[in-house]
Amino acid sequence: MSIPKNQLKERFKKEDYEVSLFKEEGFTRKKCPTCNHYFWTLVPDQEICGDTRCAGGYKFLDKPGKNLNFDQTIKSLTDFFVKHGHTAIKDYPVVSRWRGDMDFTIASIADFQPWVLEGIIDPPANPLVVPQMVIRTGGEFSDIDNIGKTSRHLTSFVMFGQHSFNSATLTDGYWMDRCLELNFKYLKEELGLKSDEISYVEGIWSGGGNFGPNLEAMAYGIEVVNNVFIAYGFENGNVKKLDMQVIDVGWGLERTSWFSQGTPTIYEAIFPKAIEYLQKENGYKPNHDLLIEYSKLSGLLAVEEVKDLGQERIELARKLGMTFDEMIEKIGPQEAIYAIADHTRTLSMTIADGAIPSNVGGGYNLRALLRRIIALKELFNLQFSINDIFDLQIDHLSVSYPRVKEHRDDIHKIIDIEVKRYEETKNSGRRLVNQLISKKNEFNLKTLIDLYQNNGINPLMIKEIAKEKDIEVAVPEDFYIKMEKHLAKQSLKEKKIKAEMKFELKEEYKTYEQYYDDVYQTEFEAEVIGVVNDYFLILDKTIFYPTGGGQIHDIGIITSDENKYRVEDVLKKGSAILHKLKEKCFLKPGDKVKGKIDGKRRLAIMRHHTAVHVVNNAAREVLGQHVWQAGTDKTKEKARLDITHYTSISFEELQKIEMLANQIVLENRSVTKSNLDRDEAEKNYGFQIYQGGVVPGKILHIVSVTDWDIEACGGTHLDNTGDIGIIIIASSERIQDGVVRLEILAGIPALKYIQEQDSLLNESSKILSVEPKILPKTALRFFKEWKEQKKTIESLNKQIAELQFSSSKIDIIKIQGVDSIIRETTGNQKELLVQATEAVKTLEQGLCVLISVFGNKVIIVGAKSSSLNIDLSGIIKDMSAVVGGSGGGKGDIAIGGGSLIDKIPEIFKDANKIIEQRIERN
RNA sequence: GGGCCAGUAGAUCAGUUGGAAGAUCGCUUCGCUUGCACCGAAGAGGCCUCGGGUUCAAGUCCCGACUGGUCCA
Repeated sequence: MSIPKNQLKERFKKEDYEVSLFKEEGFTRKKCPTCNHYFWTLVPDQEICGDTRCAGGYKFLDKPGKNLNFDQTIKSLTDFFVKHGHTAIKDYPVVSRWRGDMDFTIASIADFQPWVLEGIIDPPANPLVVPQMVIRTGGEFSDIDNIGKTSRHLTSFVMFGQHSFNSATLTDGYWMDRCLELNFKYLKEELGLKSDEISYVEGIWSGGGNFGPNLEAMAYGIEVVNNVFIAYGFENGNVKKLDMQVIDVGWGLERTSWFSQGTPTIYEAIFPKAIEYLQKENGYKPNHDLLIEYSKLSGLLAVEEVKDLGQERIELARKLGMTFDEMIEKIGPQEAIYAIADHTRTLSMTIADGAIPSNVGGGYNLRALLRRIIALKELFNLQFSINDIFDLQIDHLSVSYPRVKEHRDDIHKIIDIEVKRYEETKNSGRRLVNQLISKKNEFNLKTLIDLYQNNGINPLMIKEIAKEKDIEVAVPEDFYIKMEKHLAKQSLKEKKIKAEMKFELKEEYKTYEQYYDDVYQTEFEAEVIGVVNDYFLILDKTIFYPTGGGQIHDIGIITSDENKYRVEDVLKKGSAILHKLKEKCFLKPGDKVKGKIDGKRRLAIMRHHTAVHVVNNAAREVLGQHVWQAGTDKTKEKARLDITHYTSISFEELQKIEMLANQIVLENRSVTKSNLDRDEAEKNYGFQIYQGGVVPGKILHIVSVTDWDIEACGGTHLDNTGDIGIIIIASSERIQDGVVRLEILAGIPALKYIQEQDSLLNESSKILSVEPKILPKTALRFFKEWKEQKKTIESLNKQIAELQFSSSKIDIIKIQGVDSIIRETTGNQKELLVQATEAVKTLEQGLCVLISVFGNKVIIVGAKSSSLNIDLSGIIKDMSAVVGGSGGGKGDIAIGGGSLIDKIPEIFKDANKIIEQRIERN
């Protein structure tokens, strides 16, 4: 549901924005003549709102204020808001595993979506602040290509979230008055602005189907921060006030820091060391005044409206009094340095939180970032060490985000592999382009698109490679646009319709999750509290586990005095657990029932589930700390565990993981299950507990394998690892770049698997009459012998053919004066060919037709002297027809055949006639 | 999540309408030469990724799997 902003705008009037601060301080409301927005100011004769373009650009450059660097800014904001009643919570990982709809955390409010905003669980504190690092690698506002050129855009930045939650039950928060009061106070006291330097611009914020008013704080030609008040949503097309009203102030931390320092661009303000390093390595120092001028102008670039900055930047160069090429020569390297610093920081942060560059999902954006680093390095011939620049950024980030440095080795390793992979892609691209050139292919649009789409070689690379060979390749200016059009024509997308059971529970039911009390319990008694849609039974408590957390539901039976129902599915809906029955349910609320689950099945599922936890950490131990769980599936028969890893797993690694996992089984470690407050759990164990995704609820069910693995997990688990019995990792498969799927078997299925493998060995050994131990050796010997014999047969066959047809015994008949050899022989198609050609060699001029039975089929092969001008192909075709087949050939050779073996004599009978006909026709 | 491309000798790749598996480099041996991609001759080296199907016949066409690459949301 989205309604155009200008329609929403009419809903908000002056009184909706006039907070107490404005009244108390005496702000007046004005309308900006350039952008038509209303704004509030303390300066009586202020005309314009103060937004960058209305103000004619940034006015704070070279005007240092409080000079807060990156870390100082975090501290300044945190201290201020904590002093004023906020709780500072730990930031969430930038890889948003708790949300299926996005790969990265893109805003501080995302930490609380969906459960907190939907009122399902309480926020960890209220009001609160969180220094949330967010990732913006795509989207219309931050094209990766523009990073470094606009002086203010970043692919990752800290959105310092200031949030207050208001609902019927959440009453500790505040609303607009207090928010603006604090905002004004911070800008004055901590950033050192004077009252009359600040103005507030009215606006409408909308997103995700919700909307509300917002007030942007402007000073010195820049929007310092936006105060957003999410208050409304839609219901059946009508606007309604949300049950949960949220203040969403995302302080752009880097921007605040930049503002306080007045450096030419945001980049110098936040990672000066990285920039200094890159400049020093290249002996490069841009002209400061030029940079300031450039930055002021680039602040006016209409990035939000124009996707392609090309034209805009040509104009920018003109304003700087130079040509575009001159500008690139003077400032290009600096833009590249900015971008490289930005990209390395983003990569460090995301990899530290468990992301891996890949060809799908968010991983692709990371790959694009890394490739851009390398491309920029080459384009401007920059000298620096990839390792060193990453180390600098890791150190820098680790001051406020210490977890980054713990992953230093992972980051280096993953980047290293990615760089090598890119080199390989470029090399193969180079080969391909050179090949096309030597074949004199022309580089039309389709070729360019194919090369880019299939081989990752962009048109610029093609152009460069071609240039080395003195060949000009014309690349259309709007290549990417043309490509999109080309692709749009091809793909008519089919959207999958997912069949989902959709019904709303009219009443609130609450089922007690008795399955946690004793996971080995298989029988229970309960009371009916509801029946929905005839087949869905709800009890006051149950030991039937509902599908969730990758664990499949239980099955079993539920009996009352009169009836017996089979439970075929169990699902959770809110706080109710629904038993889907196979039979129509006649139970009524208040009825007492007895339930019994399939205990063996449950035990098998639990073995697999606990095994997954054990293997998960074993994989981390063997492969590295970058390994995260990326999805699981646990059934009675087997378990699937998807883990993040940058390459496929070798057999040896797999065995190591398996061995380690089984050691944990043999040690019979206890598995403890406890309910912990979310805050406490996160504080004690970190976000590691969200391996399987963030679990909703204020209270988390924490499953801990002693000294091994701790996860928030809703599943049912064994009491100790010994009960798993045995773990087998049956296979591993790289389901996509960066994700490997392990198939895990535990308990009986594992034993069955071993027995099956054993049977295979046994069977194979029997065939070769050897012990299983020497099976590989024997197989190798047989394979070698087979190859040798194949060759021997080939050469022998040739000799036989020579011998056979060099002897005088061959019957040569003359048909229409043509020497012909027609006979039955043995051999396969290839062997016959050799024989036939050898036979023809014995004739001065003639033909030979050989017939053989091979593998239940008739093979007919013909050969002729090249000087003989007859339709051999036709002869073979006709002969083949006799045995119910067909044939043909080219040159002096023809092949055919059929399946009617008993018709062979007829071929001999008809041979003369067939050949005569073909000669005549010639 | 949705596409696209590729898999043939140790390496890089050809392989026409389905009809006898090739080139270059590398390797082995011999000759010439003893110096930085030298030249000449001969030779070895292939489960054409795997499994089905169509066909008289499949590296080639169809379906499926596996492996790798790549683009876009």
